[in-house]
Amino acid sequence: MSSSMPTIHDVAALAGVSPSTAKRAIHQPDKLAKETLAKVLKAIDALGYEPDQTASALRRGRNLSIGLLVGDILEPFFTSLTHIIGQEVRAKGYSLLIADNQYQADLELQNLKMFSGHKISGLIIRPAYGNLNAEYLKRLEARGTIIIEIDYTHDNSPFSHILLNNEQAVGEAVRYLYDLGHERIAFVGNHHTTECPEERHKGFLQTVKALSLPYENYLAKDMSNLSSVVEHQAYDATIRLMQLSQAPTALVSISGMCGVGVFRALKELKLRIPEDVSLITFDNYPWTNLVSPPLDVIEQPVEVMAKTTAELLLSEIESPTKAITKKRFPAKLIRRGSCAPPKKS
Amino acid sequence: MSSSMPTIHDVAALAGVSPSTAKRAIHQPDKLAKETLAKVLKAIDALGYEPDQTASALRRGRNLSIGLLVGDILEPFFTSLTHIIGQEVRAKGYSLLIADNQYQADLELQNLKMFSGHKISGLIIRPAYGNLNAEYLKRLEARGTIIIEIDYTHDNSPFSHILLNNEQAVGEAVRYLYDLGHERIAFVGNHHTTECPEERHKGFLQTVKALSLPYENYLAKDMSNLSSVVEHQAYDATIRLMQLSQAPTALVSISGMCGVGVFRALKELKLRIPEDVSLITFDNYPWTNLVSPPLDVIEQPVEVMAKTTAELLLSEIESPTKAITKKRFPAKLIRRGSCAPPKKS
DNA sequence: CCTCCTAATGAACACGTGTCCAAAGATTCC
DNA sequence: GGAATCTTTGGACACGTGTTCATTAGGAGG
Repeated sequence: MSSSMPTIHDVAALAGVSPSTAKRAIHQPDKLAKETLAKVLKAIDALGYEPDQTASALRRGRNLSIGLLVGDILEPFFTSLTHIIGQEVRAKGYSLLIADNQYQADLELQNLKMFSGHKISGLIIRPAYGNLNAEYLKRLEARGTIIIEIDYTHDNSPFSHILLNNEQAVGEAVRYLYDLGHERIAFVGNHHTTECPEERHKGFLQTVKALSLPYENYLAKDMSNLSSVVEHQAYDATIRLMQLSQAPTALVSISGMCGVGVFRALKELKLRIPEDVSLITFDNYPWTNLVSPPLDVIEQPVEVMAKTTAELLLSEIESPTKAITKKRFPAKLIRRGSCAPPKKS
Repeated sequence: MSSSMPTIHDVAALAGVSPSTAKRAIHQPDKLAKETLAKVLKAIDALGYEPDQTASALRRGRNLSIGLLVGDILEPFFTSLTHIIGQEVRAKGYSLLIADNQYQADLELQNLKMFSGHKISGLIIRPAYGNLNAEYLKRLEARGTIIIEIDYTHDNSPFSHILLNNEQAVGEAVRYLYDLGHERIAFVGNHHTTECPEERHKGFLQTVKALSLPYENYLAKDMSNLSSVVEHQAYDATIRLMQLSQAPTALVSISGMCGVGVFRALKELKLRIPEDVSLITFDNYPWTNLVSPPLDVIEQPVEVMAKTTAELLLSEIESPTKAITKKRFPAKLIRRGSCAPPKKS
C-alpha cells in the first residue's frame, strides 16, 4: 500500500547520468557541465525528489537536526526561545527536536539518550538541577556534538553557555526596593542552598546581606523545582509569607510562572499593589502589562539571547573551533508602578 | 578528535556472541537462552550502547519520530498541545520534531519537506489557510505516514482530525451576549469568506444572521492571518471598532492572542468592562483570570484533545487501520463577569 | 538408532547516501 | 606532438541496523 519515494538512482536514470553525477547536482553543482546540471535538476523537479535524511545521517555520522532541551515548554521564556531558535536553525537546513526536562536529571537523561540516538549535530540545553548527567554530556561532546547551555549552568561546566546576568538582575531589583524604603523583602522562587545553587537565589542573599536586611523568614523555602506545580507553590508561599506577623512589604518573584501565582495570591488576599505590598517579577510577559496595576518586571533579552545561541551553535557545527564561549546578558528593569514606598505602620 | 559510539558489533564482541544474537537481546529477548541474554545485557550496559536511530530509520524505512506542525508556537494553545503530545509520544519511544507554519502554505510546505526528509512516522498538523499542500500531504500519506489534522481542517479533507466544535462555541458566546441584551456584537479575528473559510467566523455569521443582528460593520476585516502580528492587528481593529459612531456593545475575540490585543485596546481607550463594553475571548489562559475584571472565556479542552490526538496517532502507527477518525470536542463557556447587559444610551 | 521438530545462534544482504578513487576526454604547455 | 594537467563523469564501498535464511544442537517419539 505504501509507495516509496524516488531515490537519487531514479533521478539519475531519468536524467540519463550516473548516480554519482546526480548527487553532484546537489552537493557540488559547479563541478558539473551546465547542460548536465540542467538535465539533473529537471529530473529532480519532475520526480519531486528529496534527499533521504535517514540515509544521509547514517553516512555522515550525524543528523541535520539539533536538539533543544528546555526546562519547561509551558514557561513563556522557553517558548520564545524555542520559537526563535527554531527559525534560525531551520533557515540553515536543520530540524528541531524538542523536549523538556522539568529541571529533573532523570527526565533529562532520558531525553538526552533519545537525542543522542538520533545523532543530533548540536544540543541546546537548560541543565537540570544537580549535575548528574555531566559525564553523559561530555561523552556526547567527545563524539562531536556541539553543546551550549542556556539559562542555567553548573559551576566549572566545561560547555559554552548563554546566560542572563542573574545576580546583577536580582541585586538591582532588591536595591530598587531598598531605595524605595523597603526593609522586609521576600524572595519567592526555588530555594536551593547546597545541592542546587541558583544564581538568582544567590544574588538575592548577597544583596540583602550587603544591605543588612532581614531575610531568613522571607525565603520561600517550601518551594521545590517541579515546574508543573510552581505556580501553585508560589501561590501557597505568598499566602504564607503575607500572613506572617512581620509580613514582607515587597516581593521579588523569580520567574514568570511564579509571578502568576504570587499575583493570584495577593489578589485573593485583597492586598493592594503597591499600597499594601510592592511586587516585582521576572520576565516581561504580556499579562504583566494588562493587570492593575501593571507590574514592574525584570526583562530578559530573549530574542538576542536566542539568536546568539543559535548562531553560536550553527557556526560551531559548520566549522568547529572547540572554543568555549561564555556570555552574560544584562537584564532590564522596567518600572510600571507596582513598586512604591512601604506604608508607614 | 571525535570518538565514535559503540555499535551492536562491539556489544556482540564483548559478550562473545554474534551480532545477530546481540540484536535479539533488544528486539526478541525471549528468543534467547537466559544466560546468553544476561551476557548481552551486561555488555550493553558496560559499553553504554544505544541503538543508532539513523541506521535503524534507514533500514526500517521510517524514523521513530513524529512531526508536529502547529500554527504558532507562541500561541499558548499550541504550546499546551506541544507539551502534552510531547509527553505522550516520548512515553512510547518516539521523538518530537516541531515547527510552525504561521498559517501560511509556503512555510508549511518547507517544513513538510523537512519532516518528510526525516521520514517521520506520523504528522500532526494545524493546516495552513488555503489548501495548496493537499497533494503533498496525500503523497506523504501514500508513503505510509499517518496524518492527523488539529484545530483546523479544509472541506472534504481526506485526513483524520481532532477539532473543537467551533461553530457551537462561537454561537453559544453570541447567544449568551444576545440574551444579555446586546445587539451590536463585534467579531475580532481573521476574516476570511472565500479563500479560507474559518469556522469561528462562519459560526459568528450564522448566529448573528439567525438573530437578525447587524454585523457588516462589526467584522475586523482589516486583520490578516499572520500570527506574529495578530495581537497588534486585534489592537488596531478594536480601536477602530470602538470609535464607530454606533460602536459595538460587546466584543468576541477569536483567539487567546487576539484577546490580549483587544484587552489592551480597551484599557487604553479607558473603556470599562463590562460597564462600557462586554468582552469574551477564546482560550482560558491564566492572565484572563488575573485582570480586572476577570474575563469570560471560551475554554478549549486542550488536555483531552492533545491526548486523544497522540493516542490516535500512535495506535494508527503501530497497527494501521487506515480508518478516518473525525472528532469534535465541545467548548466550555466560563462566566466571570466581563459580560453584562449593555448600558442604556 | 534414526527421524522429526524445536530451540538457539550465526551469516548474508539491503536500505540510500556521502566519500574516495578511477577513468576518459579536453586543454595547456614546452 | 607528447606529456602533464584540468574537467567531467562513473564505480565501489561503508555507515549500523532490521530482516530473512541457513546452520547447529538437543530432545521427543517410534
